[in-house]
Amino acid sequence: MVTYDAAQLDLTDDQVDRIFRALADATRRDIIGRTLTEESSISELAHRYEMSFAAVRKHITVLEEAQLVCTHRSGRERRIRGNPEHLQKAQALLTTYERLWRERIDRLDALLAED
Amino acid sequence: MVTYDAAQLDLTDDQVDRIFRALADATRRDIIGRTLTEESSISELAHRYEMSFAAVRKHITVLEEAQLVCTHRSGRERRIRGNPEHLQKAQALLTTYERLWRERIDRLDALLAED
DNA sequence: GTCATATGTAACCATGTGGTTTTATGATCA
DNA sequence: TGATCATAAAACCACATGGTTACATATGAC
Repeated sequence: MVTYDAAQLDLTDDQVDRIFRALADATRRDIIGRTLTEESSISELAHRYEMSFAAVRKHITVLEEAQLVCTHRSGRERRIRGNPEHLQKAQALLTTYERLWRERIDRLDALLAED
Repeated sequence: MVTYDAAQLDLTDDQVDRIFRALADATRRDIIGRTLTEESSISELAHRYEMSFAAVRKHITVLEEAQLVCTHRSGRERRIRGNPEHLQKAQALLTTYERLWRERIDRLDALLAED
């Protein structure tokens, strides 16, 4: 595929899939928001949500694979931190659509101007 | 949930889930791109992809439910058209994260300035 | 060393997803 | 009217997802 999307951003379709997939869950979006403003451990995060540690761990794995968060172990903890770069790539993708849309408007305007 | 997200955009978590979920598939992103620049029928779209009409129809249903495209019947066809408004909402959500991130930077800067 | 805490990981389960094929319905055109 | 084309909708399938519980392993505190 790679027609309207990732071309400009050196992201494969697969990577783009993973990014949007990861964003498609409220808990994961919340984790992104929190770790973007403040680094956090898994269990700190797990306390905030009504689900098991294991469930939160899985969400973090999904976010890691989408590169929307970075993690590193520090002692017995794993610290999680939001990764703004990859978020900006997602944003840039949506901007691509906006550009397409504007081009369409411009073409319609041009057509109208001809008459 | 609705903490870091939808609050500003009168979208429920569920709606946001649907939007990002719908964006998490290359075929669907391609359909958005095409129908944003040019209205199209389902079978016109189906010719472009190596999958059945039924599969494409399902993708369009997903996009409709996320309100990323609008559809209307015209004779025996169903015309599909990209919906830029909802795409912009998705974009606005990502902008929210950027704002959070910038606030964090500002806070860190402030801390450094204190010392 | 012992114990508590944080994490990792596996097995399991219900449900959702992305595809298929098949069959039915509806609209257009000759 | 009949043939054809666009769509709709259902049944089915393999696999992914989002959760669980249970158990193993690491690390820090004492």
